[in-house]
Amino acid sequence: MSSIKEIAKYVGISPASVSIYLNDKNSTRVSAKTKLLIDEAVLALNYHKNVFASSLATQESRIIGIIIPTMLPLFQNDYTNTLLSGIQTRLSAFGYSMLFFPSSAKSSIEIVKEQLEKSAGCDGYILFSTGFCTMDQIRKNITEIEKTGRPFVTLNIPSVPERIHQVLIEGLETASGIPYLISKGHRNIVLLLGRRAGVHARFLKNDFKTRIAAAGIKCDENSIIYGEYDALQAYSAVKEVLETRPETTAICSMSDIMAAAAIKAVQESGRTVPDDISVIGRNNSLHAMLATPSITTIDLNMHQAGLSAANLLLDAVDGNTAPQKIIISGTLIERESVAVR
Amino acid sequence: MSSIKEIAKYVGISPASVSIYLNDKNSTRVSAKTKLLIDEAVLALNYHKNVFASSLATQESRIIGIIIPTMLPLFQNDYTNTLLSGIQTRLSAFGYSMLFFPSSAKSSIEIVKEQLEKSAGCDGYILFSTGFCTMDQIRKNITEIEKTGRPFVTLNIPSVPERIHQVLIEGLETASGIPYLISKGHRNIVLLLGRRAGVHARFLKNDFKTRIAAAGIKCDENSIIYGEYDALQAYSAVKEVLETRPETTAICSMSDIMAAAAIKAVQESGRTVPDDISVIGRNNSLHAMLATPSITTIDLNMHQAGLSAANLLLDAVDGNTAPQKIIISGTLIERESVAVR
DNA sequence: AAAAATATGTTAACCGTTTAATCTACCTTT
DNA sequence: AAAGGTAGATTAAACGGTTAACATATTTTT
Repeated sequence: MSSIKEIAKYVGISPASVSIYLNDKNSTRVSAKTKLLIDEAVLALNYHKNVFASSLATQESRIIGIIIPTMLPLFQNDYTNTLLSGIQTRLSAFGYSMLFFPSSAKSSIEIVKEQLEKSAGCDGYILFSTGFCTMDQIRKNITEIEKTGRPFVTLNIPSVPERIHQVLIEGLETASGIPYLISKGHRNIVLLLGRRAGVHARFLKNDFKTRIAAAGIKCDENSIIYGEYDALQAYSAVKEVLETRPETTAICSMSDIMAAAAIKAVQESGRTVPDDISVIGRNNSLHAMLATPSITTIDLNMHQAGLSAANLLLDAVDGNTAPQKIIISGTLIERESVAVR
Repeated sequence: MSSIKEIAKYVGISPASVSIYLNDKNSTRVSAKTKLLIDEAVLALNYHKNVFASSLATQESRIIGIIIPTMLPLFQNDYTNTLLSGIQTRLSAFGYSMLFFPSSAKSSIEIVKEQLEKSAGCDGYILFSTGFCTMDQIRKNITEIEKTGRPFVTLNIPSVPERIHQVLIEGLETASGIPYLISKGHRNIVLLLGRRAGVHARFLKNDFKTRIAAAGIKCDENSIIYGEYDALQAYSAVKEVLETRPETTAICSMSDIMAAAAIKAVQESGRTVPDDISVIGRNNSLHAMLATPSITTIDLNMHQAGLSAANLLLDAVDGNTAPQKIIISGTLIERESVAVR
């Protein structure tokens, strides 16, 4: 826990010289002899630079704040983890750290406010969307984050003003297996959504209805069920719908985990996937690959989205203020869980 | 981006008063009227506290540095994510942020060094073990982190000096399904390990050999295979071993993902799980629950380990210097992937 | 009415690092 | 030998927030 001053005293020079050398080993403003002495002192005194003091002085921290408005524990969600992984890969490559803030608040707006309160000093932010945010809350969150005056990027948040740097999964609101299932001849599809309140739920529901109607299929409200992006809850929901709607031929799930749970439920009801019931997932996570049968799914390319978000933010931090919107497309991965009707 | 000084000027008082009020809303050193004025100014000027300046002044940051010596992208590994989730839950509850550092280095020691260089100022650290660290490297990493003079906790690192705060999974080095498989009558077991070089690999191998020998079974080197904790690589390794050792009756995998991949491989070779070949996993991740058949596994209680690590560290940050060693036990979860022989 | 207590503020130093502005000694050039 | 460069250092003022010590006005106590 030594400081630059102690190094300076140890060597017998001014703190300025130490700082100059440590920040630029090739500086011509420090003699070769002094450089050696500083190196020695650094080792002898266990010197580690205090990032915070440094950030304060330079007005840049090389730290990016990650804002995830959820009350759930972090690092438990496949989507989010994949995004984070992409973000971290890129940020790390450019020498940036990632900071995750605590929060005890109970609503998405409160969480964002609380987190931002502790965050001034970060070079930029990445704002996630979660199934807990309504469109209205998201707007407020964005206002809040804009007030910091720091650059930021929104991730997968639909209908955000064009002036804001953003990364979107192409039609995330509507990227589902519905068109694919219809094209395979399915007429009796159940839509397995995540959270009722999520920003995307409404879009997905409307899209579902529109497409179903366009295909000349009647749609009843019972064909939309919710699994909270959770295996157990999805399992129960599917078990139930299999009883109430035995005519169902396909389940379109909004996550692979829920799709895997759906397959379990179908199999336990004595039916087979895909012969009796087809199942399609989303995200192309490991679950889709490893399930039996393996799951046909839509790869949302979340890792790429994370990379792009980090790129965008780094650009913005470098002063590039022109708003950019990056759109990542999904890719259909055909496997074994969907049969033709 | 306003500062406390601007708030002070706006209200017409000294910065000290602003700071005092903002840090203690109930302070008696600021009048009710002034409090209101400050609140107003904070809103009007979009004030957000600069954590770094604050950390510098108070000599505590409420930030915990997370050190993960790996070259792989973060947030892609089931074990690590579960641990992180536990850590985050507890840290967040106590108002602590988590900081992840970048690194471009190519060895575990270099990574740790690089990360610590940017980290002075954190209140404490949690040091992970990864399959990339040899025991020797870990020792050096610990020396390095001890030099910071800050409290830290090691997670799942075997054979660490007693003086160091640590959380261990009980016999992580040996917590495998081997005893269970033997007790179920299996005599021809294949051990599916992760990384060759990992700290735990040697322990697991020795433990395997000892137990096999104790059970009076002959052991050949070919019965140990490696899957790099990766689905695809585990799949190939299992495919191969099924051909070279057709007498195999059970596969003991060190992760659920590799177990799920093993099941795929077994099924595709025309055999069934568990009737022809039993498979046991480790970690009790979602994969184990959702696989068909569902996978018997050992729950390592990683989430609890994360919680405990955070607790331990927070204690240490509070000045509790008595070294503690917390040991978390694994729990066997019996499901459908193991049959009696 | 004087003394003591309380309420409300302010001052100024400090946290560790950076950096523009200077300074000094020595070396080149002409 | 004067003028100009350069190498190698230093000084001192930030950065934004905190806090011990001090100050003043107002109220309460005796």
